[in-house]
Amino acid sequence: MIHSPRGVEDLLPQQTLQYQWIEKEAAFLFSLYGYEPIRIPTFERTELFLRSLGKETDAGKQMYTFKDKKGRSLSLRPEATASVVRAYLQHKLYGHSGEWKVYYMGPMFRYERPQAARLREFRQIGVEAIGEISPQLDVEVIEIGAEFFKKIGLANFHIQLNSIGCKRCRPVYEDQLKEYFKLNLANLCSNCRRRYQYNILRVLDCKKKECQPTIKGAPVIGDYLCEDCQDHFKKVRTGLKDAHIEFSIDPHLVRGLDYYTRTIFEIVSSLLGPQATICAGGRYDDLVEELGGPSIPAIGFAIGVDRLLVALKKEHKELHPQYSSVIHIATLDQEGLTAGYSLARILRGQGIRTRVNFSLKSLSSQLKIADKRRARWVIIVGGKEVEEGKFILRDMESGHQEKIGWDEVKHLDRRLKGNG
RNA sequence: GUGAGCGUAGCUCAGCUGGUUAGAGCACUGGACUGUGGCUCCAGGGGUCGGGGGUUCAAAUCCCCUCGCUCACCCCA
Repeated sequence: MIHSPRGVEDLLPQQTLQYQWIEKEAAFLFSLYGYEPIRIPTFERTELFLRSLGKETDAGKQMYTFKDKKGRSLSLRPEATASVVRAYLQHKLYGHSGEWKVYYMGPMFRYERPQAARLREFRQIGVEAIGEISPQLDVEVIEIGAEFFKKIGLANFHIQLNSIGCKRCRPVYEDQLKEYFKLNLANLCSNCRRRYQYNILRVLDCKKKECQPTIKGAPVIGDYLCEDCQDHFKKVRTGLKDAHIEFSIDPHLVRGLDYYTRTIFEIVSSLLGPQATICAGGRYDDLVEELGGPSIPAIGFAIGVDRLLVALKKEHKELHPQYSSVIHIATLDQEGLTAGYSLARILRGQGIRTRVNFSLKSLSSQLKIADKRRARWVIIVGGKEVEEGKFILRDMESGHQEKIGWDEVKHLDRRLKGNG
């Protein structure tokens, strides 16, 4: 037997219905804020991701990269932001006035060792807003995230916020950090000593106990933000307060990718353990320019749908109601099957979910099947009923049954309304 | 990339100090009920014990390799 590749899974009908439900809610909510749907390619030139993610990270190593027949290097998308920006530039959308707001949903790919709530193919839903610097937009984006989780019914989530400055003030802070940690290098774990070399900010994010005292004493980014960044951050905070959105400032919240600036935020579920982040986002005011476009600010976030569903299950949330056919047609012989199928057509024409039993098994077992599939009604059709032109309609809840003719079948939707 | 635990029926698992035909519960199929579900009872089907190699008179059980799953580290978009 051929098994699916590692870290890649099938979403069986019950699960797929859950994803569809989440996607539908997201699309509706995002549209209320003026975001429009976009679909971007599943793979891109590898260079696009390498340039956007930053060379210092080992993100490149965690991509599914392959050569096409002409020898070009392509990669399955590990995230969507780079593609959205690329599309924005490719279609020269900056020529239009006003910001460009889009949302996307779909699978992403990362070559990592799978573990709890982390797969090689996983699904994200995200928004990107390109072309506006106003802090009020930051508020809007964060608000959308919070509203979404609320709407989905997630009880246990928390917003963490920070500003990591811009290309003018962040280097100053990083220098200060380097100087500080240089003196305390011996007190850091081996990992942090490594991180010290290639991504100093991530040291702040370390969870090891041994590092905590040193991290606590480290300079805080807030003290080094330039005037513009400080002002921006302040407006975001007051905007969130005005909107009654709860959040906490985490001065140690950082990003592994190079392209983030100023506002960054995460939404975490405390029930998830090591993979607690269900939404991550922030500003990326320099990325458009870095990818070869004009200097245009932007912001966005991505939600990890698989993780969200895990969190919902941990909260014992009742997920999307299970689909089942409303009417099950039990057919007792060949005449019954032929007639039963015609009945099904009429019912489906009325928008009633109908399933016909093809197997001609005993009525007893067909009822059993109908019961298992949670059909509310069963129509029983055999040669006798065909001859008579009347069929048995059985209510599976009460056990009550009656005979109905073709005319009644044609209007069955009215009878079942609010009853099935 | 590193480390740990686990692979026995469709599912959850027992059996594992080597010893006849490898078990249970649930699920499935059929019957009691010859054309009426859920409950009950009865019967039945279903397993290369993940795969390969080794030790042995004898391996699900012990050893090695391999594949897979799970979790943690790493990384985190």
